[in-house]
Amino acid sequence: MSPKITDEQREQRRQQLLNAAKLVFIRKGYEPATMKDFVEEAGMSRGWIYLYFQTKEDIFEALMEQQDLEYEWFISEALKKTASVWEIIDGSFTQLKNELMFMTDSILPTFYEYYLTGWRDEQRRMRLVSRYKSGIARFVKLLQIGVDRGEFIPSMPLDLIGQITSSYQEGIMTHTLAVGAEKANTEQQLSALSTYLRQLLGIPRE
Amino acid sequence: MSPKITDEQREQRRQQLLNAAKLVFIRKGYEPATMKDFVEEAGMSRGWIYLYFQTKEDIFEALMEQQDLEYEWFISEALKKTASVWEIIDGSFTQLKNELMFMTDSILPTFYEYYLTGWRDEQRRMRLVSRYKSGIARFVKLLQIGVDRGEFIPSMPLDLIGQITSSYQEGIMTHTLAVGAEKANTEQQLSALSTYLRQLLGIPRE
DNA sequence: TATAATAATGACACACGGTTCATTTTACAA
DNA sequence: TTGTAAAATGAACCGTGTGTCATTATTATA
Repeated sequence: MSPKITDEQREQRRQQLLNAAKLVFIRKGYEPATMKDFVEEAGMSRGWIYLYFQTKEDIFEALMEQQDLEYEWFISEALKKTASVWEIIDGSFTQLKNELMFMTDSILPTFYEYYLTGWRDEQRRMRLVSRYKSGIARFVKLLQIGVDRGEFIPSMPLDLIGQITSSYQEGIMTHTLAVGAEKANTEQQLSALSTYLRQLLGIPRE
Repeated sequence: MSPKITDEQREQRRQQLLNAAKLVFIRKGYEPATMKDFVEEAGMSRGWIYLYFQTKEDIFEALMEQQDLEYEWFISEALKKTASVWEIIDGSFTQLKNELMFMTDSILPTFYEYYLTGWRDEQRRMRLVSRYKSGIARFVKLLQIGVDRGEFIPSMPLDLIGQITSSYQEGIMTHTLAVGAEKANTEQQLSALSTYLRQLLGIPRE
């Protein structure tokens, strides 16, 4: 009698697969990626993967969960360090800009692909909606802190501002994805978004 | 010796297939749609389709071409009828709103899917870029007419305004697609976009 | 009516990914 | 060293879509 691997080892294996899958997703996108690809990237045998995940979707959801946690952590850290909420928002725009410049190395495009192709599936749609809501809510919460601190005097409901910012930003991202940062004029667009958001939040121009 | 069908008949057949394909694309989206589906929807035999189109991509491109022509025609008609350029733009927002409300009956979602999953393919990317450019150019041309007529006093280059509007609009569309018009607050978002565009174009508030 | 050209058919071969499961390997415990 | 339980393997099967091509159906012309 003897279980061969500890929980920790099992978790390591799982992580190993997720890392491999992430690489494949970045390289090929969501749809074209196959279980076979993951297994090959991880250097394991075909049947092995089913000991850890049942479907490609499971794997992708797990990856997104990780991503979310990282982002959550990033925001809370920033809030501890920074005095100004606007600085955090502006910083995240800068970070976004950098990510968009090297989009081909990012899993972001695959996220969009997953979302935009998944709305016909009831399961996926539900998860999508919940992710959308929590994403907006997180942002609105941040904005509310700014209001409480007297940084912002918003010209419309925070919810709407959150939604506007989110969709505008998403549009910029998809265009960048489609034609590249240069042709989409990504930098200037993000700058325009920043100005627009300032205005909506009632921050005076510098 | 005798050819069996005239050019006109052949064109009819082609159109018949395109109509069937459009239905399938609307119903299933781009990736899941198969040549088999088209053939079944059109009520023809498996091999038949290859007498008209080589690949699914060919078919979809042909559909987009049609769509483009229709839109081109719509704009030129509107320009003849309407005195104000802003009215045309505003009208197209209204039209967009209606389309977004019944998105499931539209081929729009499939367009997005096609775009967002196609950027890794060199061929598709090139077509995508050219479509992006011509789309923006068409809109900028319209804006220019407004400037010439003294309707607009833009606060930034028309190109940038065109890009901003386009990506913002696209963001609203993708969000609507993802979570539905109600949850995405589509109506208010489009109204905010309209206000924003007015401002960028230097049109005084009514 | 006969025939020739071509439109249309659908069976078939092929490729590929998903999934299972009998078999082999591994590592710990006795 | 040996036995054993779990981990890992990979051959094999299944389902599905693609694309081809020999065959059949159709119709204008001779």
